[in-house]
Amino acid sequence: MTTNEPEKIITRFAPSPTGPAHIGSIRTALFNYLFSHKLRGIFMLRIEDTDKERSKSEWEHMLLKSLEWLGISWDEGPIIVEGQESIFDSDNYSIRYKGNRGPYRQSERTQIYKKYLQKMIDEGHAYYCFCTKEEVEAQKSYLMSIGESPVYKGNCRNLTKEEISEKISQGKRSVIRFRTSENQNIAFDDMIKGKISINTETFGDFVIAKDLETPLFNFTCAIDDHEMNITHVIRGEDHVSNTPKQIAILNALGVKHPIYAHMPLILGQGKKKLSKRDAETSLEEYVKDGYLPEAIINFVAFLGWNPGTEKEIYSMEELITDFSIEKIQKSGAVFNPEKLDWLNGLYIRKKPVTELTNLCIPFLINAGLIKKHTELSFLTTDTEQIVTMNKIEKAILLYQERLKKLSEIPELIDFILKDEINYEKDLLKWKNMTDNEIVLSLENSIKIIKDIEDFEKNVIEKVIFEEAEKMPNRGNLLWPFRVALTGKQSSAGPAEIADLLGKEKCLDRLELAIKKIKYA
RNA sequence: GGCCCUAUCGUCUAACGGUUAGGACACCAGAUUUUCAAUCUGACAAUCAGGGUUCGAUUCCCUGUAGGGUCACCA
Repeated sequence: MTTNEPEKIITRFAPSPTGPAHIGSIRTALFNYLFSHKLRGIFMLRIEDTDKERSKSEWEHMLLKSLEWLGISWDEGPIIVEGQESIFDSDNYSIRYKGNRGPYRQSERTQIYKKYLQKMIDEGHAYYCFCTKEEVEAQKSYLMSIGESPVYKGNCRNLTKEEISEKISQGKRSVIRFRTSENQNIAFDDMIKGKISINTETFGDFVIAKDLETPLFNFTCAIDDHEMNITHVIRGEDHVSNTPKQIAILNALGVKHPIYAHMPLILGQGKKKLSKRDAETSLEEYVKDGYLPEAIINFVAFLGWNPGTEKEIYSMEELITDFSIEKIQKSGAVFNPEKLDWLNGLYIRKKPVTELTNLCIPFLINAGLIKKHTELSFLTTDTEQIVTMNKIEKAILLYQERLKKLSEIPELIDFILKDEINYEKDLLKWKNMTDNEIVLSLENSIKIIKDIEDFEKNVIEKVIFEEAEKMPNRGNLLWPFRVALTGKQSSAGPAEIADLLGKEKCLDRLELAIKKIKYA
C-alpha cells in the first residue's frame, strides 16, 4: 500500500502588466486565491511580461498594489519592499521575490525557455519558419474565404537541415513554430465546463517563439505551469482555445499537464464583453469612487459563483470556507453596478465610524474641505485638530447610512465644514408657504434657538419639535429651518445638524436665510 | 466563415426527473419621516423555440435560434 500524501495543490494568477487591474482579472485572481486557500495549497503570482512593447513596470506595481488593497495575498511571487505613498503610486519602490520557484517574471526566465525551445527543435517538435507575415496573412484570408479553419499551411514544416541553414545564412527572418500532430483530438476535462475536445487541425502549427530568446505566450505559459508545478490552472474562458496548444507542447515534452478550469467571462451591459480598455472596469476607478475592498470582493465572488444557499454577504474568510469550483456558473455574467452599490452601502453601514472617518478623510482633503494632516498640524493647535476630527466623525456618523460610495461624502457634509453656504432662495419654501410665512417661520426658529441654554441634540430636538407641532404642518417650521442650516434639499435631521453646527452658526445661517428672502 | 462554449424574472442566481419555479439587486406601492436615506411590509417579473425520451421535463437527447469566446511574429 502506498502512503503517498495527496499532492499539494498550486494555483497561479498570471497577469500581464499591460494595463490596470480590471474586474475580470481580479475575479481570476480571487478564484485562484480562494481555491488554493480552501485546499490549503499555494497561490502564486507570476508576471507574464514577455511582450516587451506593452509590459510596463508601473502596471506591474499597480497590479501588486491592487491585489494588496483587495486583501488577496500570494505565497510566492514578486512583492514590493518599499515605497507606498498612495495605493497607486508607482514611484520609489523595488521588488523582490518570495518563494523558491522563481524568478516569477517571465522576462527573467529567458534561459529556461531557451533550453526547452532548443530541445524541441532538436527533437523535431518545433521548426524554423521563414514565411513572411504577409504570406501567412494571405493564406489565412484565403482559407477563411473557402470556409476552412485558417491554419498555417506553409512548407517550412518540411525544410531540410541544409535548406534551413542556407536561409539563415542568407539572413532570412524566421520564427519558431510548433509541429502539431495532424488530425488528433486533444481532449481535457475542464473542472467548470466538463469535457472539451478540440482537433489539432483547427489550429495547426502555431508560432511559439520569435527566436530562441523571445518566446511567446503559449509556450512560456505551458513551460512555466510545468516548471512551477502548477496543479490547477483557473483562468478566463478566453483561454480555452489556448489550452489544447499548451497541452500539445507539454505532451511533446513528455510531461503531464495541469488540471484546467475555465471561467465564463464577465459581460458588460447588453451582454457585451467587458473590455480591458473600458475605464469603468478598471479597479482604480472603483477605488477613486470610494468602493470598499470588502464590497468588491463580495461582489466579484458572486459574479458567476454562488454557495448554493441563500447567504450572499460574505467576508473573505467565509468565502474561503464555502468556496467550491463546482458551483461556478457555465455562462457569462453581466456586471450589475446597482448591486455593487447596494453591497458597498451595506459594508459602509457596517463599518465602525472611526474607521469610516479615516477612509473618508482623503476624499475630504481632495475636495478641499479639510487640509492634509501635515498642514493641519502646522496651522492649528492639537486641540483644534481634535475638535475638527470630532466634528467630522460626528458628521460622518449622520451620513453613514445614506452613503453608497465614499466619494459622495464631501458634497453631503460640506455645509458643516464650510463657513459659507450657497443655495437658491426658493429652496426655503415648503409646499405653498408665502415669503412672509417663511420669514416668520425662520424668525420663530431664531427665537427658540436663542433660548436654548444647553445646545445639544436632544434638547434642540425636543424644543424644536414641540414648536413644530403647533404649526398646521410640522414642515412649515422644520423645512425652512433645515434648509437654512444646510442649504440642501435633503440632509440628515435638523436637530443633529444644529448640534454639529453650534448655536452661533445656526443663528447666522437663519439670519442669512431671512435676508435672502427679504432682499432677494 | 471554421472550431469551442452557453441559454431560468430587466440583472445575479436556486431548484436528486415530481416545488404554487425560491432568493437577491433594480423597479413599483404602502408604513415610517419636514427632506433624503436607512428600515419594515407588499406587488410586478423567468424556464429561447420546436421536436423527441418519460406516467411526468427547467432538468436528459436532437434540431433550430440567439449570445459569447477564439482563429497574432498579443497575453
